[in-house]
Amino acid sequence: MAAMTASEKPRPAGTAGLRHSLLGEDLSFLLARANALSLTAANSALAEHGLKARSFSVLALAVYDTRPTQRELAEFLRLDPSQVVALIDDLEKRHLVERRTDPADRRANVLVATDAGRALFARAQESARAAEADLLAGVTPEDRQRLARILRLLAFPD
Amino acid sequence: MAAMTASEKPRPAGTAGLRHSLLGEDLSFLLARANALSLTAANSALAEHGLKARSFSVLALAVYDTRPTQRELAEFLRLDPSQVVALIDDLEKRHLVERRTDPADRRANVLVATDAGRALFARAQESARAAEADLLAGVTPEDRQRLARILRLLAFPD
DNA sequence: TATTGTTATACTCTATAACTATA
DNA sequence: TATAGTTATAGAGTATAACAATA
Repeated sequence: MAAMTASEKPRPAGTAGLRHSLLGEDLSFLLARANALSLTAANSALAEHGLKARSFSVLALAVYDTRPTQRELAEFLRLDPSQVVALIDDLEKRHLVERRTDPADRRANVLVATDAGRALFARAQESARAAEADLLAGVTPEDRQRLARILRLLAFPD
Repeated sequence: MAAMTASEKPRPAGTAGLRHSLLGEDLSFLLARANALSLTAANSALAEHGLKARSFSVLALAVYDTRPTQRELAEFLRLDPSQVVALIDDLEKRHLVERRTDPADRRANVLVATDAGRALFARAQESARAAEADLLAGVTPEDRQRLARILRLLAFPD
């Protein structure tokens, strides 16, 4: 450890100082960092079920009764349609979901969950909920509701 | 368009139905979708300055006076130290930042912005602000403050 | 002609391990 | 012995264009 001379201004140690920098006030950055932490926690919680946030989301939409087409999944999850193919391929190989051709438009595949898919989803959802609860430990119930409401405005701006 | 028989339940068209599914209520998903939109908007706004959200963040922290080490940058931005190397390499080649070896610890590099870096940052920040304002168009000033406060709890949970 | 799903491909991003110089 | 930065590399994620089947 070198001695500090008068000409060397002391540097604030650690990342605590950065938190009060320009970026620490920036909404986009806070959003990105909060999301990164949330995603990491979710992926690690879902790993024991052989899922990630992506495949969990697809499974969730299959379990729900709207029977989305792959195109709708892609738009909703903000993925390219070609990525949805790979995600569904994996889930279908594991017999968690099935592709059914939409009788109203035979070009389109409608996604439905199998019983095994519903069962796995129920278990995975518990893990995801626990991880989310952990992430939200420092946030009051009122603030959680506020956060959800405001994020919905950002996520669906129409 | 095939005629619909009685046995075929009508499928809600479009993604509007998905919004009220299990996922549409999920905070992690809303966070991910809001962040995806924010990131896309930021990257496209910063492109004219030759920056992306990542390099803009690094530049912002260099401009700010805390003179962070690369290690601190990596931790704060949740990047691997090896990724920070590449980001700084690019900015340094463009003479926007400089690496200075920390006199207190000659292993560490401290990042400082050049005058050109500060000038570019000021311009880029304007573009970023405009993009963020656009994203937040539907959110009241009170809700923006609430959002920032709550996101800070999630982003820095200590 | 336009759209859905698919395939192929390239590009970026991310994660890991090893190396060097300093501590 | 441990840490900061660097390099190399492989894996995951992303974006784009072209194709077959259907509208």
